Amino acid sequence: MERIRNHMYAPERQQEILRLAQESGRVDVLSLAEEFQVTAETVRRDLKALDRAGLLRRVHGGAIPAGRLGFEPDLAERDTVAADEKDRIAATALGELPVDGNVIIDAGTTTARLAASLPLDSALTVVTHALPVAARLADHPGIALHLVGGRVRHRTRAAVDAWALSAYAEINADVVLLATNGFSAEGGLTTPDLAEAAVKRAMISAARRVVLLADSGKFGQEHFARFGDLSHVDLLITDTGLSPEDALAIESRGTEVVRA
Amino acid sequence: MERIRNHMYAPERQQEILRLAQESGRVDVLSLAEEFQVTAETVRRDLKALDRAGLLRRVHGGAIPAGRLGFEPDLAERDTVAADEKDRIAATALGELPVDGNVIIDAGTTTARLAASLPLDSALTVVTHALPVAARLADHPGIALHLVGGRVRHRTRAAVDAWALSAYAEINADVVLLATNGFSAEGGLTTPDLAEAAVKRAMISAARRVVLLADSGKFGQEHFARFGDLSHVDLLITDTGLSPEDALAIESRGTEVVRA
DNA sequence: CGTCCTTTGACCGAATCTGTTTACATTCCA
DNA sequence: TGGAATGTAAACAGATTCGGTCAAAGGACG
Repeated sequence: MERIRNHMYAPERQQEILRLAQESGRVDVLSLAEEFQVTAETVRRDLKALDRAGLLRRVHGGAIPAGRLGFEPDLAERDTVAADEKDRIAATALGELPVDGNVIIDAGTTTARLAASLPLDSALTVVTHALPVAARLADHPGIALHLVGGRVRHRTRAAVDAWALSAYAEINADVVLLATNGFSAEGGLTTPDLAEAAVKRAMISAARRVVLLADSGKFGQEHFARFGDLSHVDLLITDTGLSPEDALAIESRGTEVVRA
Repeated sequence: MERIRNHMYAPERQQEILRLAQESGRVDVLSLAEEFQVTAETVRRDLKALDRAGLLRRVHGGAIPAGRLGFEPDLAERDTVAADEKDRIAATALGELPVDGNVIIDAGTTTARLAASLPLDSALTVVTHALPVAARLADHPGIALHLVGGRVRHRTRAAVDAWALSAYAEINADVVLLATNGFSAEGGLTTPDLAEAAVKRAMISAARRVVLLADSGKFGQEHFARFGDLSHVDLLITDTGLSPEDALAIESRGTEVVRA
């Protein structure tokens, strides 16, 4: 880690604290004071300001990122699984976006990363039912964001059910960036939740081109709810963990495969 | 002061300051004054101009290139205005929530703070079109969150337009926690944006009881779009900055007033 | 040449930031 | 139960910085 400067402006320090918090899931007052060479009081003031701005949540001894509280290790944990692969997949998927069109973005850690890394000069219309994706794009100046409503599932922070289904039924998008929990040639595309599966089906129907983002760890997995087949997918972006043979097998069925 | 060989005009100097800031990520007043052989006051004027133009973000002691700070200045900044009053208003509003019913929560810094301070043992059904509110409630274990979709306005991070209107038209809630940019006996309830005003009207229609959360700084203000009258409001929660006379005048028209 | 106007410097009270101190709440252990 | 240990909150102090006003300097222009 880079050694700290002898002096940082308060907003810089707060920004860095926020980054650390989101990265590690938790920060504590004393470590931050040591890290930035300021007193604990100053750190507390920073945390208070960030808390007031709604970006962090203050807890005894430190703070945790707003959104996730202690009782949901899922999201924080999953976000570190195959992180490199997901970053490469997200970067590759950026190239599949139209320069000036409509994109539907599914819920998922990979798609959330992609949303966060959209270049500032992008000019897209984005539709999503995923809160983490929406939160990252809401202040992106070039993007027209349309939020799909519905009942919000705690686990994935994505909207499902009637409102979501009817919203997707109303639109036609150039491309959908889809995520899945499992995929295979025989098992198709599967996810643990029926309601989410229904939304994914609606997304597929609403887009002319279907791009699936899935790291190789998902290959061969089958979950409870099936929402489609690989034949519905125009392009699969995965990582090199998928063997060339498996990739070929998939491509022989008409789905283009990119191993990032 | 003796003439310096390379005298610069103000626009040139500002251009150079901007370049330096973008190059090194930060500039400070004193160094710039030294660098350009002018007084710190002049540098401050330059930074002020650049800040107003949106090219730089002014901080205590210097400036940072715009965009380098991830979080929206709007949100962080506005949130410090009348922060104490808003905290008290939010705390008071907590007492107005049903123990086990349906609540609509409007967009706004006060309502966002209320959402963040909902006790963990709450068991409510919450409907909102505000991303900041949704983000705070998405992982609250006791709350069933329903997201209202629509086009997302950058400034407020709230959904508006057709999807939002039709969603609110479908529901009946026990109470709506409403926010506003301006309120007065004659001017009614006003906000700068027509689309947001339409959503607010829909929210009012969808709830049996209307609770307005507004700090006293909003009193007497009138903005472009009017979305209702104080007569639509069952309860106004504000702070002690509202004079008792004004409070009485409002109460005489049938709206209960609480000055937190 | 005089006048207007912009830019800059200088001054001073107000505001901000940070550190220090003190008081207080909570947890944990003897 | 008492009392460290830890973390928090509030009040104060010192230093720095900010913002507004006023006046001087230097061009632009009739």
